[in-house]
Amino acid sequence: MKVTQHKNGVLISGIDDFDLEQTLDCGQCFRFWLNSDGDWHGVAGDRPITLRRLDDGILFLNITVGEFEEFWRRYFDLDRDYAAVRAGFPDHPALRDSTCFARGLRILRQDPWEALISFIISQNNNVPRIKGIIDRLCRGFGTPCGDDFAFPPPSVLACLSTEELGVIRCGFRAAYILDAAKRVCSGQIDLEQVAAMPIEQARAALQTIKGVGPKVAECVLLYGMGRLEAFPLDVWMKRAMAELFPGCTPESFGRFAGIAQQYIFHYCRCNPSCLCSTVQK
DNA sequence: CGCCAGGCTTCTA
DNA sequence: TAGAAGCATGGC
Repeated sequence: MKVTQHKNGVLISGIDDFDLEQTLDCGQCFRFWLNSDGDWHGVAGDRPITLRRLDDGILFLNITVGEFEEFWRRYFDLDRDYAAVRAGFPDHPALRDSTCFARGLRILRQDPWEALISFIISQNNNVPRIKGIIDRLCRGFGTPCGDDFAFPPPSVLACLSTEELGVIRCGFRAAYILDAAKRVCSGQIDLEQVAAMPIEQARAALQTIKGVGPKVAECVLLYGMGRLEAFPLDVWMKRAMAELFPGCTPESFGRFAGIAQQYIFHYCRCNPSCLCSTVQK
């Protein structure tokens, strides 16, 4: 991969397996939107970014090479060889189909706190509404950064009442968000510490937060803590495992099972006909 | 309008 | 201790 200063940003070229739509619209993050001009714009933590697909690579608009190196290289997991990850997967027809379809997908390294709140909000919810709620959360309680708003820190949310938080219209999840904020703010839960725990211990620690069960905990580990062995099992993945991977377990996919999970999830969401229609939770 | 949403908590047998 | 109901809200 080559990183060069471009006249209006930073251009990365010679990178395989990096598709903006597949990466930013595959259900792992909720703060990126496709502009009418084809650019992707979003915020990670308190850093806004606009991304553009060019013939010779991906352009990160209006940032310096320093900012790219300091933050965005890691955020987009650009030092990982995804072809090598795929080569390490077990040979399975449905997994081949999934990786072939979603080859340009990368797992973002999001902020643990942002991932925690985002996936608490995601429960029993749909993606457009999740994005709307998170947008209102940031506009209402985050500090401005350029034309955007930062994700509000635990200290800010911990002070709110459920009534005050109600303006984001997150429904019954308000109490869960406040519980998470209070426990992180007080230091009762240290997310950096959780990220470093053995995975079973990390799962248990996250699930002490109200509104965090097995699925949300797994999402926080995978998308917010860089734990690529984490394997979220939502209704889609449960169906995919039952119908496409009978007899397989998350462990069947190896140490990068979480990446396999994301290929499969995105493939099934975009091609629902690959699963039979019987929905069971 | 009715069904459902990247689930979880609480209630019930 | 498993299984189902209830949960706020709004996208489709």
